[in-house]
Amino acid sequence: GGFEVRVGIGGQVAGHFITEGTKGVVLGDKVSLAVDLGQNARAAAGQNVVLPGTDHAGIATQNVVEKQLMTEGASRESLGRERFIERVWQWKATSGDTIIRQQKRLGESCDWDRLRFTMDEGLSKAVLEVFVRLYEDGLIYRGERLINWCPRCLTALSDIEVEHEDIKGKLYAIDYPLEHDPTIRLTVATTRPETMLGDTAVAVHPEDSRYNGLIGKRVRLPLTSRTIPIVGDALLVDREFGTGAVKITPAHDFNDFEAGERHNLPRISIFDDHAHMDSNGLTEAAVDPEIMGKILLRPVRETRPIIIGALQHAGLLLKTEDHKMSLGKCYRCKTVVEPYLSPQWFVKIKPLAEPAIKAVEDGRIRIVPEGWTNNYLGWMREIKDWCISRQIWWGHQIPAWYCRTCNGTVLTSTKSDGSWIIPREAQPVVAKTQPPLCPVCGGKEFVRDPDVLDTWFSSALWPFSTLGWPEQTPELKTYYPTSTLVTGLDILFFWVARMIMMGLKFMNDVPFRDVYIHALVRDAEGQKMSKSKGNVIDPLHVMEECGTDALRFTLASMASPGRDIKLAEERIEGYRNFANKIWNATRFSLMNLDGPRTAVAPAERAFPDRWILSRLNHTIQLVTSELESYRFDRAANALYQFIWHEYCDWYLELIKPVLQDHTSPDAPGTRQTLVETLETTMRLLHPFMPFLTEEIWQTLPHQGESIAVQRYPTSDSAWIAPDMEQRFGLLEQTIGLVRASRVLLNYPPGQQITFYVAHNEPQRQRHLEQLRKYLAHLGRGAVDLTPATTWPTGNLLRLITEGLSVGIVVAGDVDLNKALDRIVKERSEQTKEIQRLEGKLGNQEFVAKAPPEVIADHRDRLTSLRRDQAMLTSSEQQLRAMLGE
RNA sequence: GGGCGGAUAGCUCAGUUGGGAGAGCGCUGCCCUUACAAGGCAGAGGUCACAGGUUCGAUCCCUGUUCCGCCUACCA
Repeated sequence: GGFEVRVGIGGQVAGHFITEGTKGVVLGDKVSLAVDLGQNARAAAGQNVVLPGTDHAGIATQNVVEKQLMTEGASRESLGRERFIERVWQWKATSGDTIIRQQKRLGESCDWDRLRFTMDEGLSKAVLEVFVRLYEDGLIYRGERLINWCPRCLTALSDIEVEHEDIKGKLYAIDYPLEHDPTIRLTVATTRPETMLGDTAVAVHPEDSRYNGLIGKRVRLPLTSRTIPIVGDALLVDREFGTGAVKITPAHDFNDFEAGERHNLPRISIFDDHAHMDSNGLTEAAVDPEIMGKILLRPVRETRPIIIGALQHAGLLLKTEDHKMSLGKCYRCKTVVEPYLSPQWFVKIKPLAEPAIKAVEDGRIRIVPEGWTNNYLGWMREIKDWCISRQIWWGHQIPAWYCRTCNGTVLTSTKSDGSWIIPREAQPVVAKTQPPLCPVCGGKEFVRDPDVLDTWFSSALWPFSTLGWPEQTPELKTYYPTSTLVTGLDILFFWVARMIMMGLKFMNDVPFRDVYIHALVRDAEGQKMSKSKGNVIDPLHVMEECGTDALRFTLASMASPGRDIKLAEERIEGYRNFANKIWNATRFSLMNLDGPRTAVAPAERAFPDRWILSRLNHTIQLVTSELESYRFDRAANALYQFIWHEYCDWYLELIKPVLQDHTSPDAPGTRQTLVETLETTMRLLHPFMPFLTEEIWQTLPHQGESIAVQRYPTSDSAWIAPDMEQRFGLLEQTIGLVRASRVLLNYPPGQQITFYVAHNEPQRQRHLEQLRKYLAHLGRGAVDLTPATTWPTGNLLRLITEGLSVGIVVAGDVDLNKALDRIVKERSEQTKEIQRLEGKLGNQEFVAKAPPEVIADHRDRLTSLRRDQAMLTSSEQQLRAMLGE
């Protein structure tokens, strides 16, 4: 029933925060839960939450430790796995880690022992369970595929770990002579000529009449003694591009790898894991000895000019041209990434993706804003098997063992540190713990797979692993599935999609109902802010300058869907001023709370009270509905508008006379309204400005310990008063004209004046009479409400709008030209509008086809404008007379 | 190359069933009026990117163009 659990990362869940132990704070009937993926969550209440999740920050820490070891003349291998990981923990807990730095700055500590426990025991349990079950279902396999490989870190990289950089490259056209007739040459185009040594075929389009006669024939591969076949491949070859012929290098290009599988081509890997020219590979490729001697063991990048030179020498390099392309680089060391053939672990993803696609299609999971749904579906439908192994040491080691007896011929041990090289042929035994005996041969000696899992693998289990799964805990029962996941688009696929897949697979239910994709905060150049790029605006700094609440409110107010946030300092300052305004309004209220307060029925209260209650009720409805549709920007703006421009600008001004007059019969009711509306507004604002509202709420008369656990305000129909809002509109209009007149006549705001007010409509005229004391107070003067016909004709400035006339006595010798200019300008604008409306209403087609209510509205406006203009004209004539014109 | 989004006031951006163009900051003028100068009041400022189309009527719907951003694939 009434539980709502909101989960977010980075502590950025609007208005909701966390405390330790309870895994959530009860907000009325809602439960909020915010957890940081990297154990970096800071509760808004100043507490830390440590839940078992995957420690992405640990990867960066690991890199630091590796560098340290290098300077000490050591390496992770010389240290050994256990001592290396121990050292990473030490580093995290003492100095280098960003988490600990922040926490030290905030004067807090982190429970590292508990963190270690959850990392080692809590999460590992779930990871092992999932890995083994997926393996038993045939959904995890060990295979040889191309992966993005960093030749410096010597590890596989996921898509998110590769950074792309646009470069100007070259496109080389190379001639491959036909085997049966070397005078005929097939020209292929490539951006990576050095990989041609590993070609195992050339592809042409099967329907390309230029070449399709050659399919099945063979070409001589230049610089080698091999011949390779010509195949027809409609997927790989674009007839329009280049020469229409493509070389296929299955071991060094992703597309070529797939083409190679389609045509059963051999894969020749010509470089090693350091991206150096490999002797085995070059031998297998049958490279000419002369070339071999020049390139053996050299880095790939250095071999390109050598190969180009050799091809040129042989007269086979047809041409080179400039070509735009982009280069993948390792996110850690910025080394150019190579597609590299190596044994890795994969998750067969299609069977997991299909239910996850269906869950979104049939609405069990809703993506907000829904524009991203197609992105999700498109990505999921074209998903490729997921490489989950990483050749690093920080993380969950893959639970696979190799029997030394069975794999004796293929396992090799490197001498220095005793670690093992495990080729693709090796047969693993997958189990949660090392098996006592080999199921095949009964052998007792095993080598464990040295790879660890991609951090996203354990992250994918987050919705249930954090709740104690695979045990059937009460927490799991209560909190799975959650209601809403709040996250950024950048990890929709890496994290969200995988949580959905794993949730459906292991819990038989979606992990959450709504996925709210929030805007990304970008810097001034529109770049994504990220820790690794270092272009992050330090939130702690901004918080010191403008306050935490101002920052939070800014982010909420800018969170328009489908648009990224370019964080501007000025905007935050604007909301700092807003926070200041609220403080001052509170100060005013507290100064005026002395004296009795009586809670009479809203309808019995004074006009300002009834009006502000009605507006507050309206704001509650608006904010609530906007929050429910995830429009945090609109909700924030509604609050800003209400608090500043209705509550402060008008309500507090309206009630000053009553509060200052201790004999006023309205005072007890107004004091009650004042505190009631402020308290309610604070609760309404609390999700957006938690600190300030808590502080203020504590100083107001209240019940309960904290504003955080009070009910969120709900609409109260007794507060609704449309007639009071209508009267307020009249008051606002009148005061507006009075103030404008003051400026035109250069009357200082404090100077008492006499002004006349009249309205064409009798009902409005009666309202004016009821508003008399408020008009006098806000207009700062004596009000005369006699009909306009009885007003003095001389020495009076009259302004008119919508049937309302305001006249101000012109005293002494003031310059009336400013006033005249204003009236003339206003009249000309009115004339333009009248002409526009007359034109439309004179248009037969408009009258015939437009909806009746639009026509009626136009007619009303025209009538009103004509009436105003008549009065304005008379006012202008009077003014000219006074000027002696 | 494909996909998606954006182009509205000097700046940052709202504007959801097509009918009078908005906010915040900045700017101008006047005010230290006992909650607030991080403030109050008044005001200036826009051919809603460009060109067509649909419609009685387009910032809004459709098509095309230009520029910008993001995602994705890197076509050899």
